[in-house]
Amino acid sequence: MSSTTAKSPDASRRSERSRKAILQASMELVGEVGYPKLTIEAIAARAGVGKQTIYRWWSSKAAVLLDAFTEVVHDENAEGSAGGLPDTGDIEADLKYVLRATADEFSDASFEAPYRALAVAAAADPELADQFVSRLREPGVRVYTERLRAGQEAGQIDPDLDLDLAVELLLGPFQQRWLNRTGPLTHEFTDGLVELAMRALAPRGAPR
Amino acid sequence: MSSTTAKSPDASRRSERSRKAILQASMELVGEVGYPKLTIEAIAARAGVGKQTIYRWWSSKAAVLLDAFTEVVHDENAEGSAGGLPDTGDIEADLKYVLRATADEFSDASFEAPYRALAVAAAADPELADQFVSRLREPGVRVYTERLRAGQEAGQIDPDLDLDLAVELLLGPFQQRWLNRTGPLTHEFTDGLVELAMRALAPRGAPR
Amino acid sequence: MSSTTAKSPDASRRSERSRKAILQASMELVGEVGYPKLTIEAIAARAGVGKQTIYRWWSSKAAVLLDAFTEVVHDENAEGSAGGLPDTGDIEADLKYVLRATADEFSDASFEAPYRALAVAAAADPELADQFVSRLREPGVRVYTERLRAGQEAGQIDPDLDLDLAVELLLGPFQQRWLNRTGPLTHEFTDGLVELAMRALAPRGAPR
Amino acid sequence: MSSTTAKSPDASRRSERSRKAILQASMELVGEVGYPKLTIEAIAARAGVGKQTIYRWWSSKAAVLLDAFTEVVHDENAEGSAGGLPDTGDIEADLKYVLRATADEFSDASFEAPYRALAVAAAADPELADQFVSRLREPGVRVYTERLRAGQEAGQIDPDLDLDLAVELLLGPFQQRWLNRTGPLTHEFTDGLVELAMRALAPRGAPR
DNA sequence: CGGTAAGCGAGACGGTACGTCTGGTCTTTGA
DNA sequence: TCAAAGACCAGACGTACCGTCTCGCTTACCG
Repeated sequence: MSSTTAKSPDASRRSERSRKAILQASMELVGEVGYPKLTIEAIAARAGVGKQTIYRWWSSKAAVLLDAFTEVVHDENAEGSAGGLPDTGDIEADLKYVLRATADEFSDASFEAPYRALAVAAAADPELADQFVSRLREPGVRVYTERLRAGQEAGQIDPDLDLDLAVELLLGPFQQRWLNRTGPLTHEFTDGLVELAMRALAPRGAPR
Repeated sequence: MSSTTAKSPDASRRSERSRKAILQASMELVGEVGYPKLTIEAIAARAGVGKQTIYRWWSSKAAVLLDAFTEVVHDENAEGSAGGLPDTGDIEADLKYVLRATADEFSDASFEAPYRALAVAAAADPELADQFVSRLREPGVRVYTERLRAGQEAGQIDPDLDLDLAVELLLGPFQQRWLNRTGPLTHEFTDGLVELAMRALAPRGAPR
Repeated sequence: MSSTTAKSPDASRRSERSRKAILQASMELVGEVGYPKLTIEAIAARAGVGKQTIYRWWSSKAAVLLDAFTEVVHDENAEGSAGGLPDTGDIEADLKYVLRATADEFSDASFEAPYRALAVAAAADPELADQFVSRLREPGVRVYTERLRAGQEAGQIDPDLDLDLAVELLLGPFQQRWLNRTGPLTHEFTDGLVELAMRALAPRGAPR
Repeated sequence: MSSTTAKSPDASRRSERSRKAILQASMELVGEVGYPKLTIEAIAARAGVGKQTIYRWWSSKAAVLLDAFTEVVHDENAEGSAGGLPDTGDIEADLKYVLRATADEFSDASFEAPYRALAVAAAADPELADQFVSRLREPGVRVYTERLRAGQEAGQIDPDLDLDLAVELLLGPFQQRWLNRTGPLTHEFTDGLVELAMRALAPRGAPR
């Protein structure tokens, strides 16, 4: 996988060994010291690599981390699952199930540290935000959009809805609570959120 | 207003002149160079103040900025408005009106730069997050909670709702879109958001 | 004893308690941390005194130390001895005796540290050098001049000699060796120095 | 010439350009502002060099200045003269000639300022004193020792003398007067000093 | 004998420099 | 011939002191 944040040199000569060492070192270090104290120098030292080798291929420590995280995510997804949301026919149950899983993932420190680091860096840096959204956030969001579309076809979701807005209604509160740490990401919370959101998403004539 | 992020020295001897100069310089500079390039040295230089005077009273540049921003917000609020949301009797209209105003505020660069800086810093630093939420976010959120409670009493909002969750449903998508820059904060967006959220908040038996 | 390095305030109101505490603290601290790391702040803290009280009465840390040292020297001299060199009639023996004693004094750390500090500061600062020479060095040198004058009258010293130069010949090598640490100040050294110098000071026709 | 005060990095990668700029800037600045007000920051700024480059290769501003001064002295010596004292056969005349020249040198401000700075720093710091004595003082002293040895062989100096002590007798008073500023370094003084010292150094049976 | 003006301990202030750390660039060297 | 190693310029970090200043408070003197 080639980096979309790369600068320009001849990628064919690139050392795969160095690339991997750098990505792995970034992930380790961000977990150990946190993003603000993560330095290019430390990454280079841990990876046994010259600083220039990092500057040659990435534009910032955020770009390194984004590549590192992307690689991990892809590896995990490749391992097995189809990636889409389950479709049992009961959309509310399906959403609850997946949002619970997402909450668990966001409570796992080894996932949380680098992901939060990237989310924060992206919030501060519009250029990085593009990358972050399109490579990490979009794929995660799309499956919700698709499940909702299936729900529309099954008559469980109002057919007139703007699905993007619908997904924002569902995930915005979740992300917000996580980013601001305004409360714990419990299953009670996610279930309640799904129930409340479904009241907005259900067809208007639906039984209540 | 005394800083809750202060360290410990004898506050009675504190120079008001210096305190104000520092807060003003912070606000100016964060607008000019952005939060990541904001330095204590530059604040001190701009304010005509020794660096130690900053370190004596604040623990980080984020703490300075938080005080600076808080002061601005309080000054503005003190200038006139009662601070609460309007209550015309039509809750959806009221919410649309205020969310439009909020969107406009968040589109104003002179407000956006320091506020985003703080939001980002708070997302990365739990200690700061406490301060940020309780001093800037809470007050803004509370007025929504209160308006919704009035709506409950007026029969426009489902009386069984958890109002905190209800406010999250309304503001989460807004904040998320702003932080991630996933889309523009237009009036169309805020109106649509209010309409959709109201479908979840309205009493179950309400006419649709 | 009033300080000749004082600035100008009304000395009659001066706190004797503070003055003594400052001088004592200086002497202690210069022994503990050395002259370059001796700070006014530390002296004030140790003495339980405001910094301004030091700045009010002294112009520099060297001036403080000079007063402190002068006071110690005077106290010791006042304790007993007449202060002059012994005169047994044998000038070479007398000089050897006194130079041995001087060597011992300069080998005593509690004397050496502050005295060297002053000598060094004086070498760098002409203004202080005046004070240092006239208050500490001159008195010590004068006794040699007088003993040599007595030797002239007794016919043991060449009557045509410039006595100031003669004393420089005797003490210069001693001071030089001490300041530069080019060798130890042993009794062998001082005895040899006296013997050699006496060859220059003796009357030309003297038996050899 | 490699610095004996260096710390430890790989000297082969050292920038000669930076090294020279630093030494030159030190010499200029010590003349302009004096040793106590000489700062590493100012040296770095004048030399167009990062501070770290100074800290990497020297342990203190005194070490920098010592290297700078050593280099100047070596350059001058390399320019021409054999470096030894003249030997006209008349040792007293030779000594007078050289001591006059030395006095003139010590009266030259551009030489005096840095040399005094080093002498003072060395007097305060034993570690630096070693360097100072062995690199600047020793070479200057040795030529006197050698000229006196020649004088011994020529029968003008007492063959039983300890030559090191003899040189101290000659130069100690000179150095002392210079360091303490107890008098001007005139030719009258140096001539008188040589004459007096020679009375001690001449063979005992010599005609007087 | 009570007011007033100094010296006092305390410590905040505007500054300068410290020595360290990291960012990003440039240069040398070994595989 | 490229990448590791790391020296380089630059400049912010947070700390230590500088010398000045302002606070209340004692503590003398003087009207």
